[in-house]
Amino acid sequence: MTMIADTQNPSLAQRITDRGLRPTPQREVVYQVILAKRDHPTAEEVFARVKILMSTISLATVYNCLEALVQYGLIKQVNFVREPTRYCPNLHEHAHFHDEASGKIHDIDIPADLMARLRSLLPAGYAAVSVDLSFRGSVRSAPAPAAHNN
Amino acid sequence: MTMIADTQNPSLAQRITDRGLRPTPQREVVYQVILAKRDHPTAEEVFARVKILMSTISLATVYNCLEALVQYGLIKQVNFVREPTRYCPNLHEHAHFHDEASGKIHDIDIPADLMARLRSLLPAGYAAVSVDLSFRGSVRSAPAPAAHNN
DNA sequence: CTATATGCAAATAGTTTGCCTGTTA
DNA sequence: TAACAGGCAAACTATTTGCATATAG
Repeated sequence: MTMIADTQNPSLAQRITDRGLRPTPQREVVYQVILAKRDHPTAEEVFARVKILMSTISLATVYNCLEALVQYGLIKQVNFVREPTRYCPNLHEHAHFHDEASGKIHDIDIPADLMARLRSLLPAGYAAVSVDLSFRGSVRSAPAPAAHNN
Repeated sequence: MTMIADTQNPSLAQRITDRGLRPTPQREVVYQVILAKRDHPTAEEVFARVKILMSTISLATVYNCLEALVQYGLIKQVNFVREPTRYCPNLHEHAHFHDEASGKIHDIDIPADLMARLRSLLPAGYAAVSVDLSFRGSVRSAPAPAAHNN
């Protein structure tokens, strides 16, 4: 049984195993396409990219793989109001900027001390498993005239 | 046609008008139920509460009203990964804590200077219309601090 | 009056589930 | 070989839309 997935970088399977998740060709290829591009694809986009490498994979399996990878800390999920869930290979604590004009998502680095300060705002007894910080707005590529937003 | 909504606090219609939104009995009653409880209901929950006051209202209208109220800055919307959109009467800039055990959402106050510092982390040219900060985790049931629940 | 909102039902998007087969450790 | 993952289609949930009627300014 020779599958394309079998020819992948073995470190992917290793990283999956290291996290305690059973490696399957489907999980490896889903993980691979998410790592390959440093963007924030939706499940459908992951499915499209994965199908090129493994034409037999189903969308439901992509969803299952994504969920497993998220659950075992190999990728993160991001979501924005009225947008499908997106997946992110960047495990480093960071924020997201959602550019409404282009639909693109940009990673924003947040200094660790500031993240710590955010967590410190929680009342006693509140234990945060995760902090989600996202911005929504627009990016202007060049110096623009005075703001005229409403 | 006499409707319960007609007997509402006229300031609701006034506040809607003040924002430049046409006041309708449906919008008023949706706005009313969101203000009545300082929690974070989903559209379905709003629908259930509104139906008590106006049995003829439809779910689609509730969605339309919620969208209009959000768009005109009368309420805010919050969302969490794989959760339906929730609506929030608290217009003050604040964060949310999603308690995974209870499903409840608690408002967390964030000092204005910290919010400003978060915005200042954006690269030049990035204009944030909104900042969304949310925590996910658990709350140890101890003497409850002053935070809004659900 | 005229633009816009409502109500209903049907459509859609995103995601999950059931069931049976295949694969992994 | 026992537990778990995949494939497919159907189910499901949240939300949006089309269209005829009603209503607000």
